[in-house]
Amino acid sequence: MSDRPFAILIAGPTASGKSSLALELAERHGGAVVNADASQVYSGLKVLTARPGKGELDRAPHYLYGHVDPAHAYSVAQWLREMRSLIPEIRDAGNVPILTGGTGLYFKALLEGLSDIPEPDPAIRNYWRDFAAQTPQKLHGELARRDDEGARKLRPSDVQRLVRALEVFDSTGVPLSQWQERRLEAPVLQDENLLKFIVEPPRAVLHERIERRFDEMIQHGAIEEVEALLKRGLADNLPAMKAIGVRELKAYLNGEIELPVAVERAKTATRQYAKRQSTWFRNQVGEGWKRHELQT
RNA sequence: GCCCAGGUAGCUCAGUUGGUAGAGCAGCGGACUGAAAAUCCGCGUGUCGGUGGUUCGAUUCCGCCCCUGGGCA
Repeated sequence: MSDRPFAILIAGPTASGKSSLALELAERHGGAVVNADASQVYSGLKVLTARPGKGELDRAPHYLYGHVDPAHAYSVAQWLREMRSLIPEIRDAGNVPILTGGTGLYFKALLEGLSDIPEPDPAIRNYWRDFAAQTPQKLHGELARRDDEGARKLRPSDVQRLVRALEVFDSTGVPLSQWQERRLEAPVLQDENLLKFIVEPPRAVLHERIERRFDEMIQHGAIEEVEALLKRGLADNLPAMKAIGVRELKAYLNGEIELPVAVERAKTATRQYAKRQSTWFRNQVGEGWKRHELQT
């Protein structure tokens, strides 16, 4: 047990089989599974985000799954803050943290740190979101007037990043591009003895698994899950409401499309998402990751 | 069996008055600092059903055949 790792990281596209590897390693090393997936934090999305079920929860301790209300917009900063205290906590209890998930940005922030940027003023944030909803084509000009250098790094069509840059500038008086040049926060994990795995089946296999898994989600209550979310009247632009499957099943429940169409669209969106994840893990994830071949 | 319509990219279809073809979707590649399951960018991947004929040249015109849908028997 002398080579027991400080922590284990498991990344990979959705439906790749990360969770089963995590459980296997948890049982072998005495580990606790920690969620590193942006959507799996939401309480209202158990089926649609393929959160671990009772069988899995019984095999090892799990953290940060379904602990956030869908009305709240979670963020990478919040996740990092939780990790900063949770990792020592798990280690103090004698367990190896096994961070498992598909959100590349979370792993990057964990290992490289995040700029220490103040939270934007909510009123300013709302102002720019409304502005973006009304006249998105004017965002780039507005940013260029305030932060020409920052504006040049963003495309006029990238509404989400333009809004972020504008709300930070108007809240702090400092361009986002300048905030990002200062990397004040230390990474949560840096030189520790880490085991880093990327799990990625061949694309065709992944597509089959995605197909099968979404059918199972429908059988296990995905539609009811979306119905429950809709009853709460949550805003469409909340992260939980933008999860794959929610949009599509909502359109079905509203009578806009037939169920088979909704299912097909959700599968397509999942495949496209998995491809984006693969691109990230191929090019952005940093050094020292091992490919882990799964036996199915 | 006869008549009509249609067979062009993985799918749905456009088009070429004869000079080997292009849209949408899918797919593939890429970017990524607090919404990241988000947001954004790039790329046609093709025996134009088959086979003969006419032609310098046929996916396009003509014959025959095959397949699909509809109609008549």
